Amino acid sequence: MSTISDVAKLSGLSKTTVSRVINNHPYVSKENKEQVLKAMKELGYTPNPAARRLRGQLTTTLGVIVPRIVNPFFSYLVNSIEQTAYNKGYQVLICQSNEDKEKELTFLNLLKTKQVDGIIMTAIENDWSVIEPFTNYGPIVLCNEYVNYADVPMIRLNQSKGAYIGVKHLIERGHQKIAYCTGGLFDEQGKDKDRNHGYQKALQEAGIVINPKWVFVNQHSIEDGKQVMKQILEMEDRPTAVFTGSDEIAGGIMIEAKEHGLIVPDDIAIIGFDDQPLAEMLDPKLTTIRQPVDQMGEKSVEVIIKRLNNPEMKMEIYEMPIELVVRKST
Amino acid sequence: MSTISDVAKLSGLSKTTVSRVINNHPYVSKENKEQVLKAMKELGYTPNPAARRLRGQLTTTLGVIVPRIVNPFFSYLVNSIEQTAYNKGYQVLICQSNEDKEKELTFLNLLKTKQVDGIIMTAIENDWSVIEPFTNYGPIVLCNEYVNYADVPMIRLNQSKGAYIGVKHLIERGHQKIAYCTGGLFDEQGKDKDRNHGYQKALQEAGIVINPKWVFVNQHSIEDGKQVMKQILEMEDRPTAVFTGSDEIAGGIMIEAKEHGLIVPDDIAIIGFDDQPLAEMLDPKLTTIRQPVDQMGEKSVEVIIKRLNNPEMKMEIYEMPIELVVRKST
DNA sequence: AATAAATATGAAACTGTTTTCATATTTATT
DNA sequence: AATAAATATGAAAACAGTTTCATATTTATT
Repeated sequence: MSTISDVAKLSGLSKTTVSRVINNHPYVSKENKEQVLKAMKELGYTPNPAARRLRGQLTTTLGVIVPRIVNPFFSYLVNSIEQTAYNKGYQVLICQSNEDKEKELTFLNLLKTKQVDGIIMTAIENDWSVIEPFTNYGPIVLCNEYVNYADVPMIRLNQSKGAYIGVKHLIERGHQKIAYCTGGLFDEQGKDKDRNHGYQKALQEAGIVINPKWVFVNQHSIEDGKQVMKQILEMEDRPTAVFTGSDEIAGGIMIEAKEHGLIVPDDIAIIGFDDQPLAEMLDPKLTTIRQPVDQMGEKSVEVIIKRLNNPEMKMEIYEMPIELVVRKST
Repeated sequence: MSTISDVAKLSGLSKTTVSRVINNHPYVSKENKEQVLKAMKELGYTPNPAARRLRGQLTTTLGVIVPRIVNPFFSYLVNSIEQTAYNKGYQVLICQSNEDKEKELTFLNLLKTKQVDGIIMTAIENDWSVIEPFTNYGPIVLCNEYVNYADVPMIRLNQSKGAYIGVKHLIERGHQKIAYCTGGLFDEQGKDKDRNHGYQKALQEAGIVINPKWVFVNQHSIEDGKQVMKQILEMEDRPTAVFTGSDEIAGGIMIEAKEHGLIVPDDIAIIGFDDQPLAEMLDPKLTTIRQPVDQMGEKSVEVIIKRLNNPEMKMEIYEMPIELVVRKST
């Protein structure tokens, strides 16, 4: 590996001048600049990032915390984040928090030791009070998750609206008995809380009273969806429609329903959340709430880089558009 | 952020001794070691990785090159790699090569500039001759992809066998007209070449002649699968079964077939590759070739770390088990 | 008791950059 | 023509560690 000194020697100039060329500083004559560029090319020179970091701080690396990368919603988010970051000259380090507080903390520590310039959190395991101190070491932005009193930029959706338009759609289709599957617990704060609120609001407006038996909490996977359907099948008074927190749960419900001879949407209407590719592959195709995942990833990177160059800029909330995609399952 | 000098000052010892404690070198007295440890804790000191790297130390970061993270096969692979790496104290940097030779090269450069200790490549865009020089800067292991003459560890499957058992299964079910969808071109080298070989071998053994019209090359996505089915529907002499290179293509084919009123597997049998969760969600559930993705990721990390500690150890080939999972689509 | 080996410690050099400071040269302004 | 400002350049310091080398002290061996 050649160093800046080699380039300096070959071009007959000082390290300082070479550094100026590398960093596009003014006050380097045309001829010398060309000399340096030529020498760099000849040696196949690349600046050593470790040395630059040691001096300047920037690592051009962003950390992304996701719960699980195999969840398509998050793999699409990481995809978008990685692409945007690459175009802006950043690398992406991933961490799957995996519902593990320790692991989340280990990862946040990378910020402290300047291994990453900033961190995009798409999930939060620890209390905000334990995360908050890390903001002293570099920007943290929240994407998809949010915390009311956190003083950091947040890229989010109007989750409440998402649930609202979904449930309203079911009501407009004539349903009165509407079940509900959510990720978190029913009265938590954050994203799930908002969705719950939207669900309640839509029902309330239509004068429908919630049947607590039809509310399923802490549901995530396809398998969870299947279990939910099994429970529904055993009920005397069954819901005629179900609003879910992800396309996967919806898929699980649909599969199990079909397994038992139910017709979707006639016997039971199903609505998903996310609009993953899966939604189009189910039979019947899934009505769902589209989350603009690409936009969210892109915005998160933009915001974090902006904060990197502008550390005084603090909290800002970016709300992305959310919409209903009507297909055949409702 | 406190530095090693601060720790030295506080403990009344030299930077050297502190460094020795950090790196667990011998020849530090018990008492002094304790002093240093105490001072480190008191200051909340963490060594600056940039400085360590500059001195030619390990970065405890592994790079992973995938074509696209949103492809479930690769997101599962990354999942397994990340988990294993974390347990061994490594971080994971991801790069989506995205069929972009430039991008792959940019990423390989991280090895040259010691931003990653080693790189796991799950896809190869450039010719091996351009990748090979990078092996001088740190270990590269090939996972899932492979190159015959490359002198690096490879974690692979017997792809030929995979295709062979799949096609043979179709023949045993009574099919003679078997179409074939592959990722690469038909006569390339690497993974696809092997599968092609398995396909040919199975047919040959059964005395079946390949109809070139039924061979579809360069197929990857769900959408591709749909297009393939459209082409098949227009044929006078249609295949009765199709072997595909991924569950997604299989899914696309199945969806399109059902759209046009065909019954799977009666009118057309379909077999996938990978055994992704999707395979169980399709209706009918998809017969497919299972790739042990978790094992592959785990092994890749193990091997690369072993190479890191043992640089002289060169090529080694690890072949993982592959098996047929019979469901309802055949 | 004399010598060799093992243990313990720190000063200084080194890693490859960027930044500061000093200084020389050129151009613009009065 | 004299002075100020802009342009151009390099030597040396700084970043935060690790490694080399020198040296002092203990312990083991003859």
